[in-house]
Amino acid sequence: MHNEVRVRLTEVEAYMGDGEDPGSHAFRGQTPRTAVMFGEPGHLYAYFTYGMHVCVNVVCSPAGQASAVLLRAGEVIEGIDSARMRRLTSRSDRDLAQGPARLAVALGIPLSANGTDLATGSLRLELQPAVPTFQTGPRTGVSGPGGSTDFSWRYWIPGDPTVSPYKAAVPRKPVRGAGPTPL
DNA sequence: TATGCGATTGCCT
DNA sequence: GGCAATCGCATAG
Repeated sequence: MHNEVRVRLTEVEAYMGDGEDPGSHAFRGQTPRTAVMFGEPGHLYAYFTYGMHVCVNVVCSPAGQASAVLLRAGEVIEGIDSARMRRLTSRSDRDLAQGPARLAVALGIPLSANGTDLATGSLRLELQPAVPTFQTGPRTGVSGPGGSTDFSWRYWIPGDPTVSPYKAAVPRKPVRGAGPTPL
């Protein structure tokens, strides 16, 4: 079959647990939803948000400890036709996996993939030798202290077009979480 | 049991 | 560039 889609990850975010990371789903301890985060590493943590989007994480730390890496963006390097079919709303190829929910759609990862073992399932994570250069900064969409520079756990490849523009250029302070904001 | 909000996206102006 | 859509989960009562 040729509908396999591969992406080169260009943007990720790290999330810890154990009450040390205010921005993490696992901050307040284990719940039914975050159970996977406390499980075996190398498994997928997929969750549903905003009533319509799926985001994908990879569990990192050993069982009993919660941590995950959110896959935020990537460049489609194989199966781009399949990715286009899945992402009919995307206007350009660089939008195919630009953003966590888009990435999940482009890769065809459903919410039911939560808990999947990357070592045995049809989903794979391939480690490359090295990333030449990368930048770090505050995480996106995280309010409160967790979104501040105290937790600069977003990593991306500088200048890569698949990294969302406003996220790539963050010379300013975090917009949210700086006090009561009239919305 | 009830309520508020979120690790966002896409459409509208 | 700004905002509505949409619903499961976590927290409070």
